[in-house]
Amino acid sequence: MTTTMSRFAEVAALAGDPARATMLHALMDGRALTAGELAAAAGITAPTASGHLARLTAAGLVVVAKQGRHRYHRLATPAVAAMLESVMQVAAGARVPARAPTGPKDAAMRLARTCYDHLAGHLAVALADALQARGYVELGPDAGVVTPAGEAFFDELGLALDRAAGRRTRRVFCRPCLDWSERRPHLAGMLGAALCTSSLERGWIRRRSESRAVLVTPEGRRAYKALFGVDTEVRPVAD
Amino acid sequence: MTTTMSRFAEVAALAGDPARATMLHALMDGRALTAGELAAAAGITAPTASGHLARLTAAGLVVVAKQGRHRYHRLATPAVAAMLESVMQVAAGARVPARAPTGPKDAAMRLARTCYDHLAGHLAVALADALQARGYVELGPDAGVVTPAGEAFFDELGLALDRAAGRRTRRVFCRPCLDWSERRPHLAGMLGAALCTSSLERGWIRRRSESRAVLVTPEGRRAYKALFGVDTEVRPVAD
DNA sequence: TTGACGCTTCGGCGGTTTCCAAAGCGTCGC
DNA sequence: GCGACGCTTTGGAAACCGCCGAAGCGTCAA
Repeated sequence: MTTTMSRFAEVAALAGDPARATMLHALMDGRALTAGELAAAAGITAPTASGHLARLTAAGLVVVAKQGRHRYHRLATPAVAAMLESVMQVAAGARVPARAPTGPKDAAMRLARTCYDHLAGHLAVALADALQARGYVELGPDAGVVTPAGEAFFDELGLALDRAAGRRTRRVFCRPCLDWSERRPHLAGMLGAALCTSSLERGWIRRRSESRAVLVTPEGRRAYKALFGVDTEVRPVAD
Repeated sequence: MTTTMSRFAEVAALAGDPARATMLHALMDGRALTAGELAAAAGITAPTASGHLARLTAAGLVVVAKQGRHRYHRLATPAVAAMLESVMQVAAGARVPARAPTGPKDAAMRLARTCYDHLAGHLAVALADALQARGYVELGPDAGVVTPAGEAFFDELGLALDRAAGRRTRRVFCRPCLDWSERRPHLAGMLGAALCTSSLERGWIRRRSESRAVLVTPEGRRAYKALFGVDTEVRPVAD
């Protein structure tokens, strides 16, 4: 118990430093970044970043792969990403909104971004709404399911949903994930990851360098409209 | 964005202090505790605890209700409990086990305890297994569903599962929650909360003071055996 | 009213942590 | 080999934070 508690505090404290928090946040799109990139992202010098990364890897939050003279860091497990997500949840919700807490330049972030292995932002919320409205998925407060109609739809779409699920059930693939910018649920879990992966593979969205924001391509615009009835025109943010 | 990040770091740092972590942990059974009780739990003096609690409430992680000369503190929202849970998940999994990380006196904790609003520990994992084996629920890696047979079963059991779900669906009520002592999923979400509440109301389990561990009563032993086929004999831990 | 109790505020001590500059090591390109 | 580059280690300074004792403020009981 004492051991569990001290580990708990250690992990939380690790995430509690502004510089480390920024680095972890930068890693939340699931990519592996070099120490230099992370230092730049956090606005600190290389030695400082190195120390932080050493502690993060020692604690098992981050894993590192050395490649030539670069060291690529990424989040150790999806559980770490889920933890960061849940902290962000509390951070977004627990306080008075004060005023619009959104910077001017993350409009693209709010439109569409990646969240570890799935999509987030306005696009993701709209997709979740559309899939629910068409009866392909059902989302509850804690969990979500793919309906038989949805299974057929995703099969036809060519999403690889079958493997790696639990032994017995083949219908439990999705998880709601409260979007911190939209404050409404989008799709995470295996379905969310599959949607994100296939969207990238088909060129519907493209990663922007240096940011978690993603760009919806013209083909993507057409596909989302045709397949899901989701409009991704760049309309000025309405608030 | 900067604002979001600093909030993130603030929340995580708040949870990252050993004393505060212990207090939050003590609040994770969902009850409201006085400042004195929390001070004792964390092993610190009253003034120190008071300062910590002031910061936790200011940040919106904890809410306080004054009642006479006592001040009852509890977690502000289920999201806070979910966050603590996810940190514990990472803390339990990210590191080398070293050796048996369990103290001698939390054998009762490992057998059965509350986790905010649902059950955890060996009992909870066994219940989840039994409900899955009987086809009443299906648990995936990210989500769970109640089957039609399960709906009938829980109806007959008299569990109030119907209200407060999403508008459209009535079948998404449960969420798997990795048990940090058993390392296997137990039931959380609305179904888990209903099971816990009703177990308490029917006298199947009883809260132990000063601990999150719960005691399985003789009636509870019989009921769990008869209804779920779950054996809760106090067998010595086998590892 | 008096005293006990629960909790908070104030002031100051001690320990930890973060940070950068400088130097050390390995890798890549010429 | 030489220099450039990416990253890590070291050392030391500054800032932060948690902790407690003493004192102050409400509440409850006699």
